[in-house]
Amino acid sequence: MPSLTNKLQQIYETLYRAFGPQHWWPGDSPFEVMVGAILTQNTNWANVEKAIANLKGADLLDPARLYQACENSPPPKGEGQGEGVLSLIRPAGYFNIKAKRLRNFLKFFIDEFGGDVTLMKKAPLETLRPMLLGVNGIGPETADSILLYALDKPIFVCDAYTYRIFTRHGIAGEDADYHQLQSIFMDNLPNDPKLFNEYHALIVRLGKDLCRPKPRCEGCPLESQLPQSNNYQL
DNA sequence: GACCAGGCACATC
DNA sequence: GATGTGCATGGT
Repeated sequence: MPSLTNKLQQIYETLYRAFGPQHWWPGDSPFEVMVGAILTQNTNWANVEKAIANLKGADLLDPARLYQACENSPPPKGEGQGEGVLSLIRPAGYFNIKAKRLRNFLKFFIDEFGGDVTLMKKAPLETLRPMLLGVNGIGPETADSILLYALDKPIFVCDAYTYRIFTRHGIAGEDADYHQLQSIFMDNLPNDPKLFNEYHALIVRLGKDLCRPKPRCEGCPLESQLPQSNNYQL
């Protein structure tokens, strides 16, 4: 019986062989990653890309300018072609709540670190994570996405795909919460941000392509690694 | 038209 | 403490 470490590594290798490097996070700068992490909450990434493109087009992908824009939001409702943040991030859905969350994060980022990624990066993970979780609108997944993908900190990001795939493989219990799920990876894998980065990206790739909630999963590269008891209704 | 997508906060029981 | 609900667009 392979150890949990071996099992996790086997799954990683299988996914890496099947899909190759994912080159995550798909963003041009750490700040863009941070913004994307908030905008992608419960939202398809393709829609987030449109919102980010809008922000870029308005030259707002900058902490101070974006914060100002959030403060000056909202534009009048209705037909107005407002360039307010609300209109710009509209394609990402939940635009009212996300504008508030962006604003909360940006206030924190500017107050604590002057909007300086390099400065934020210098703070230890153990300090940063609780700080981020203290921002209204930043939960565990968003915090960890920022820590790993924008700041290169060694923390494993879990999401709905991670839960779905690893419970169905019998590796996580159905009742596992975020922290328990995360511990499976962090306690059994080398503490390497590069590995955590690629592993999570591969999980999302598998989830998007093959591990939908309802349709039967066809051609999943992990098929041979599923437990016998699993009926494979991924 | 229904379902889903890289969550989170808040109200209610 | 657990569960339910609102937030909202766009692709399949």
